[in-house]
Parts: sequence; structure tokens; C-alpha cells
Amino acid sequence: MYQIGELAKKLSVSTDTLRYYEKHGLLKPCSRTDTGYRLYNDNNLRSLKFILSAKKCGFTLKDIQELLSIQVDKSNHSCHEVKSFTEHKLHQVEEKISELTAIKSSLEQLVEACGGGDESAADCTILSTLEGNDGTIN
Amino acid sequence: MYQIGELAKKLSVSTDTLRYYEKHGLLKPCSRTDTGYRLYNDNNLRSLKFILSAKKCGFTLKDIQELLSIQVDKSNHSCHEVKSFTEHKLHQVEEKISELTAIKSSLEQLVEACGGGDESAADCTILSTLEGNDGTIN
DNA sequence: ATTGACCTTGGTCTTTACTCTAAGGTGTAT
DNA sequence: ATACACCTTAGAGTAAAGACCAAGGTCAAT
Repeated sequence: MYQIGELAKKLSVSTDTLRYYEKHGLLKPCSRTDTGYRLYNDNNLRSLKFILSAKKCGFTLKDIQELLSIQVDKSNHSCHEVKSFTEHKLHQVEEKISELTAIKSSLEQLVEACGGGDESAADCTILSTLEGNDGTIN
Repeated sequence: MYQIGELAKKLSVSTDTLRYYEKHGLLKPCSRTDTGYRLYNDNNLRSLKFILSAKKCGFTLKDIQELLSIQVDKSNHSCHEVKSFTEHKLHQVEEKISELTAIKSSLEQLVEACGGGDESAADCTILSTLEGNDGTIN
């Protein structure tokens, strides 16, 4: 059994974070002391590891709530369901990447076209492109 | 001279957005009518275009504030300054992309390893990976 | 004179995932 | 007994970029 501070240290999160997870239905301590201190067991530890790995994989806390509700009642959910969920997430991530990639290439164009010398910015191609005096972007 | 609604329609933003930009020092209408209506001129129109192109390029509004302060006083800033600023932004975007790419490959691993059949999720490899019963990720 | 479209301000709400603060109780060591 | 680290709660604050709402003023046309 761990107190909140021990569990927090074990997996390098803050106690605030653990209380936040509890409040949002992600991780409920298995019991409390007479004086109200939260107590966590090894199941709680495993759940927290689950939450942290899922976060690393790009799931939001809301996603993780859903995953946990499937996980605690695995037999009433299909493998297919979990896979679809994951694929959906993958698509979201891919979309964000392609948005950012478009942004990246705009920025690269700006950087490449710019001499970047010590002269005044009056003729800076980056500024003039953004001003729209030039059709390069848009 | 445009009223706020006309300018908004011209560049497809909301009037709320224009008031927001004003409040945050990005776009000040050149004047007001006697009755307090905001009035914008063609310079304002150009500024707004600048803001919107910069946004498209991935600059935040805070970045854009800085770019605008350079732009209105070009002669006292160097081209080099603008280019560095842009390069810095580019690096940030690249970093985000690589984070997301790492996440993407984690998700791909999960998806690939999972059969995704209609059977119960009890043996779903996605769940067991997240539970850490398996060293694939982490 | 009244509709309807436009404008004003000031304010709250949204999303995500915490972080921090205040005011106080608990546990242990000296 | 008192210092110190730990814990509790409720509630507010943060970033980003607006969206939305209420109560009311304005303007043009009918």
C-alpha cells in the first residue's frame, strides 16, 4: 500500500496529477486511512502505468477513460472495438502531422527565400511575402 | 472605410475575432464613427491579411505581434532578425512533427500487432501492451 | 413608427491537462 | 512540544484563440 506521495514518486508524476486523475474517474485509490489519506495498491500502480503508456501513445485522458472502461470489462468488448478505436486515433495523429507538414513547408519557403543579412528589414522577403506583395504563399 | 462586419466578411473571419485582435494589440481600427462604430481602412485590411497569412504559416498570435512590431518599423530591424525568428519557428514545428511521428509509430505498432477480430478483448494485444505485460512499447 | 440588420460593451464559456494556493489536519522524530 | 514533512479539501489560475450571450444603441427602409 502506498500513500499518494509514494505512488507519485514511483512513476514520476505529481500528487496533484493523481488527485486530478481520481476526480476525472481515471484512478481511484483502493481505500483511505481512518484519517482520510489515500491508499493505493499494486492494481492501482498497474492502472497508472496503463494510463501513462496510453498517454505516451497519444491518447487523451478522455480516450483513456474509454480504454479503461473497456479494459476493466474486457470480456464484454471485442478486440475489433479496441483496434478500431486505436486506428481512429492513428488517423487523427496522421492528420495533425500533415497539417504541420504543410506549415513546415511554408516556413521553409520563407526561410529559403530570405537572404537574412544584416541589412534593414525593409526589403525582407519574409515580411513582403506575408504582406502579400508576392504570390508565393496563398 | 469598412465597418467591422464588412471587413470580417471580406476575409472570412468573425467580428468577434476582429475585436479579439484589437484587444490583443494586433489590429487597431483607424478610427471610430461618432457613435462608436469601428472603422477600418485599406491599411487595416493589409494588416489583417498579414496576420492571416502568418497564422497559416504556423505563427501564433503572440509571434505575430512580434512580427508586426518589426514590420511597422522595418528600418530599425534587420532581415537577419526576421529570418532567425522564422527559423526558430520552423524548428518548433519540426519538433512537434517528430513527437507526433513517434506517437504515430507507437500507434502503428499497436494496430499491426492486433488481430482485431470479433472475439473478446480479453486477449487483445493492444490492451495487454498498454498494461505492460509485454515489452514492445516503453 | 417599427422592423431587421448591424453595432457596442462587458462578461462568461470552451478545451486539455494540469498547477497552485489557502487553510488546516496528521505523523514522526527529537 | 515543536519542527517538519506529509496529507486533506475547495477553489482559482494557466495557455490559446476565440465563441457566445445579454442588454442595449444605431441605421436604413418601409
